[in-house]
Amino acid sequence: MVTTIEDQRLDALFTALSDRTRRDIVARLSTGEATVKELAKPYAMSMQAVSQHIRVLERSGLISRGRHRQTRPCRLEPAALEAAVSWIEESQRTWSERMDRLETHLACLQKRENQ
Amino acid sequence: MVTTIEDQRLDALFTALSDRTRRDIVARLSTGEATVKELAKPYAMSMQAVSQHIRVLERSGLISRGRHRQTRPCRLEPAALEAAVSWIEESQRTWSERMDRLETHLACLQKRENQ
DNA sequence: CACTTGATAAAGCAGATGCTTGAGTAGCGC
DNA sequence: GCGCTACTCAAGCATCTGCTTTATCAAGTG
Repeated sequence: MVTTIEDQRLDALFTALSDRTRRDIVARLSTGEATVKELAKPYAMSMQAVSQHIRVLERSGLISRGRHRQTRPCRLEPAALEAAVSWIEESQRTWSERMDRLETHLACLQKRENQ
Repeated sequence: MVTTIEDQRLDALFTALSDRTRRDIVARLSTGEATVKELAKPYAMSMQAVSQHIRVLERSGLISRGRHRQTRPCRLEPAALEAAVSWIEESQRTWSERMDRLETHLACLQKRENQ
C-alpha cells in the first residue's frame, strides 16, 4: 500500500471534518467570511483553541485566510469539499454497479428457472 | 452548543473515513463482502489491528456483519455514506446560495451605475 | 510613547488512537 | 475428545489530539 498525495489530502480532509466544532465552523463560514474572534464567540473554549481548529481546517484546504487590519478573515474553499464527495461517490458508484450486476445475474437465473 | 445524535453520528462517520486503511477497506467492500482475514491480507499490520479498524467502521454504521461458519463477513452499508454526503452538500448549498445573492447584488449595483 | 485588540507560539496535560503481543473463544474436521 | 481456523479481548505503549495557560507579536488608538 503506497501512500499518495491524494491519500494525505483525504486524511486531512476527513480528519478536519471529524470534529464537531470544526464542522460547525465550516457551516458558519458557508454563510460568509468571519474573523477568528467572531468564530470563537459561540464557544465556551478559548480563542486559542478555536485558532488551532482553524489551522487544522486551513491545512486541510477547507478554508483560506486573508489579512485585513489586525484580523485574519477566514473564508470557505468549497472546492476542497468536492474531493471528499468525490471519494464517497466513487465507493457508492462501485457498490451500485455491483448491485446492478447482481440483479442482472439474479434476473438471468430467474429466467432460466422459468424455462 | 448542544450535541445531538446527528453530531455523534457525523463524528463517528468522518472519524472512520479519516484513516487511510479504513477508507481502503470501505473501497474494498464496495466491490463485495469479505471476511476479516481477507481484508487483513493486503496489509503489513496484524489481523487484530484490522479487526479494530473494522470495529470502528461498524460503530460508525458504515459496515455491518453477519456470521457464516467461523467467519464474520463484513458488508458495506452505503446508506451511511449518504449522511456524510448530505452534510457536505448542505454546506455547499448554503455557500452557493450566498454566491447567488452576491451576484444578484453586484448585478443590481452594476445596473444602478449604468443608469 | 504606552495601551488595547486580534491573533499566533509554545509548553504542558489528560485522554484518544493505532498499533503490538499474548491469551481466550466459537465453530468446524478428525 | 484434540487441534485447527477465524476471530475477539485485553494490556501495554508510543504518538496524536484537543484543550489549557502564559507569553509574544503586529496593527491600530489614545
